Amino acid sequence: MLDAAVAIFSRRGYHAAGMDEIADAAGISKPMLYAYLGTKEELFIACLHREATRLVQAILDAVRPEAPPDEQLWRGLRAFFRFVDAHRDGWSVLYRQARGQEPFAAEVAAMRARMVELVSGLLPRSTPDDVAPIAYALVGAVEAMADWVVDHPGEDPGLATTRLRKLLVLPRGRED
Amino acid sequence: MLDAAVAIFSRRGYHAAGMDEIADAAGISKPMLYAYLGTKEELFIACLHREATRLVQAILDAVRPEAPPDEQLWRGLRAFFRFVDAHRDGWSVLYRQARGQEPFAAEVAAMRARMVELVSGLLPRSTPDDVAPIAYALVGAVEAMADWVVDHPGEDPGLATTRLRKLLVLPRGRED
Amino acid sequence: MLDAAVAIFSRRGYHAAGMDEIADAAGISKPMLYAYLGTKEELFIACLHREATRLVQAILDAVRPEAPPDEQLWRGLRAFFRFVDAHRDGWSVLYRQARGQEPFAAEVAAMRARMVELVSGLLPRSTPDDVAPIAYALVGAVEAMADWVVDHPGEDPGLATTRLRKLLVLPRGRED
Amino acid sequence: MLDAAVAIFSRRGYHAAGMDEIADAAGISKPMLYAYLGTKEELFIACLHREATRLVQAILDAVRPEAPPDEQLWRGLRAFFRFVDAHRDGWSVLYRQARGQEPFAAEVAAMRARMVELVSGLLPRSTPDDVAPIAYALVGAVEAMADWVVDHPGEDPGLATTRLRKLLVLPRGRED
DNA sequence: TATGAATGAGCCTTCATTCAT
DNA sequence: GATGAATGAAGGCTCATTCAT
Repeated sequence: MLDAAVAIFSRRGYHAAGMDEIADAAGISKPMLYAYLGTKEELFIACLHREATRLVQAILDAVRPEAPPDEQLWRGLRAFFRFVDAHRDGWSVLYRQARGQEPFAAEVAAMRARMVELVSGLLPRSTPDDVAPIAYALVGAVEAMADWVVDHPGEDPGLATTRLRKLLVLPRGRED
Repeated sequence: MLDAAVAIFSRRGYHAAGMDEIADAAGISKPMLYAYLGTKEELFIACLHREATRLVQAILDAVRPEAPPDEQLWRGLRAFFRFVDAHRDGWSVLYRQARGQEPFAAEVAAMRARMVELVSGLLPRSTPDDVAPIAYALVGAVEAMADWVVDHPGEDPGLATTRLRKLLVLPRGRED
Repeated sequence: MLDAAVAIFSRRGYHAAGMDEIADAAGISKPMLYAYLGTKEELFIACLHREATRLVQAILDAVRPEAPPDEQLWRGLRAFFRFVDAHRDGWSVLYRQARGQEPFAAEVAAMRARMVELVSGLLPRSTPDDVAPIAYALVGAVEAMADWVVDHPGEDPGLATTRLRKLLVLPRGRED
Repeated sequence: MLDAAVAIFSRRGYHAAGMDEIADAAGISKPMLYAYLGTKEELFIACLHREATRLVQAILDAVRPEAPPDEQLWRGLRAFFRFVDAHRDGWSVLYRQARGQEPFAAEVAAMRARMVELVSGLLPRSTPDDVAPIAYALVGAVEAMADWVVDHPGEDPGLATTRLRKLLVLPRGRED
């Protein structure tokens, strides 16, 4: 049921999507949509929330806390790209949407904060005061790569990790 | 006239912004708005277009084609962040908005393509077939850093470049 | 079961009251409500009917047909005000509601007709052709006084009768 | 434009009346209705307000402050019934409607308060502490008579005054 | 030419009402 | 026999868009 909503939202955008459309796609009637998931805004947030949770969970499942930090990082990224590759609609598009729309920025920011925090812990500690913005930029690179994955279906999502590895200094240049 | 539109769009978001509002802010009447800039969608695209053009131009002006590639890159980035810092409304917010909204993705993609192309020419040529996605990810990191700049006014935008330098392998790892 | 309906209707008004709400308050499920009392409109009419019947009955019980007409009248009024005082929800509010709403005006009119008829028989017979409208106005005064009683709980409802006696010529001016 | 609204509201009741219907009847389009008169609730209140103001004005115009109190009263009543007779839709029905509907009770109460006050000043001062409820009941009788007038078109509205005179002790039984 | 005034079209939301269990 | 779950239908409201002045 959320699946249908995610599909429609991702295909048409938040505002262009109509509740009629979503209800139809979900195979239920509009009043049910409202009964189960509340207002359109709440529905969108629910979508966002589910996708974000799943994504974060997929990453957490992949990261081995006992491994060395950089391996954790690459494992996490691999999981990330794999997930995005498997949830085109779900993640990337919702994410792209929610980023700008005011009522949803908060939700996205929260999720990104979780990821930045996760990443921050894995970055070399050479420059403590810079960690936040640097991690932020790293997440940006990762997201862009995710967009690339989404826009190039059929390609092995594992490549994304390899390519990032080429771009980023972290794995080789550890200085901590 | 576009200035007013940009200001309103960035403050309220594409859908929340009303043509009344924009016409008022521009000091003209709605029919004129339509006469000069067409539909709301076209108006937004016009805004996007102008901001994108200005940004790219600012970068091109800063890059010295005769300088070594990596210096070109860092000069371009400095210009980029300086521009974004000076055009908060114009760039970041419009950009954040347009990214997801279907009718505008094309325009954003076009601009990003220009930047990717620009960057691609400056990246080390070690892996020709990977250049596009890697440049794409780099642009993503840059955009994220731009967001960070926009969200932290008062900070020196020059820091953004320094920080990116710390993140990216490019300056040191040149292998071409 | 009607009690719940009356309570809800009086508290929230006919349209604001939902069948869900009423069913909940009655401790049964909506389909039962429909099975027993039919449509919402019919339900409201049923409420109206019961309250009207009870009120008229209370009056009839109080009036002693063998007493002189004006004593009958005052006894009836006393009973009326006492009843209204004891059935705030039931009478006044339903009545106030039903008066304007088109589908219910008939029911209210019917009840009022019964009261007018009752009163007509007790009025001095000086002007036979005028009896109906005069009785009608008298009933109006009585109803207004009833509203006053309802809006001033805690006051002795007996006062209402005294006050009406001051307003109306009837007890003194009998000419039949 | 308010005329159309009054007509529709009186014919169909507040809730049954649709804005489409009213706009059609007014010969304009719905957005204009909203532009000029705001929300449906506000529209209804505007109707109420206008009718109430007109009615009170008609009464004030008829009352001669220099005349003796009881003559003032009868003059006011005559004007009242004449007005109601000429504004069937406008007054009686709106009044009947607004009385019960919660958001409008205030408006009606305000108008009635004005009338009660007006009447109170004209009642014999024999029982000062009772004046309010008694005046209230008197207004009720007057309103009922107004209903009768509305429900019997073609009859001379002057009769209403005569009949009230028969009912009420005031004109003859003055004791102040 | 520039605008005040007007509208068609559509969206979100809510209930009274009824099946299938 | 009783209900949880489902819906058709409609209503208020807004906004991009355009005539008539």
